[in-house]
Amino acid sequence: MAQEDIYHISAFAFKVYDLVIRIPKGKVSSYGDIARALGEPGAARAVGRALNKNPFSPQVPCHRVVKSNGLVGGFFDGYNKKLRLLKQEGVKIKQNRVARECFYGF
DNA sequence: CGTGTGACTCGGT
DNA sequence: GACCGAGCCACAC
Repeated sequence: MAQEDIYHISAFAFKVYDLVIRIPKGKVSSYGDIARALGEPGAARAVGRALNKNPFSPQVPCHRVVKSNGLVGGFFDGYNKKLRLLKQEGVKIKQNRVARECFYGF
């Protein structure tokens, strides 16, 4: 895709964004799940790194991506607010943790 | 071009 | 359940 070149991101990372924005409202996903959905079960780290770069900052709802165990990663401070937002969207939060039933299966 | 690090994950202890 | 080590991909040095 041409957009990758524009933003200097790998096709891999681009797929990550594409997948993340596809996560339905009220659902979340984990780095590993996204990596698996991309056909690279071991690329969870790359997925996280890609989101960290995140040239689409507000466009890509990175707050919908959490750890596999449901725990939220140690992101920047503002993430706590996003948890609140997720809860508002219908995602069940258990003390900084996302309910397993709210995970979106690709 | 080799090494180390990271918003990760898994399996074994 | 917690800790530890190995494996995975992308990137900075």
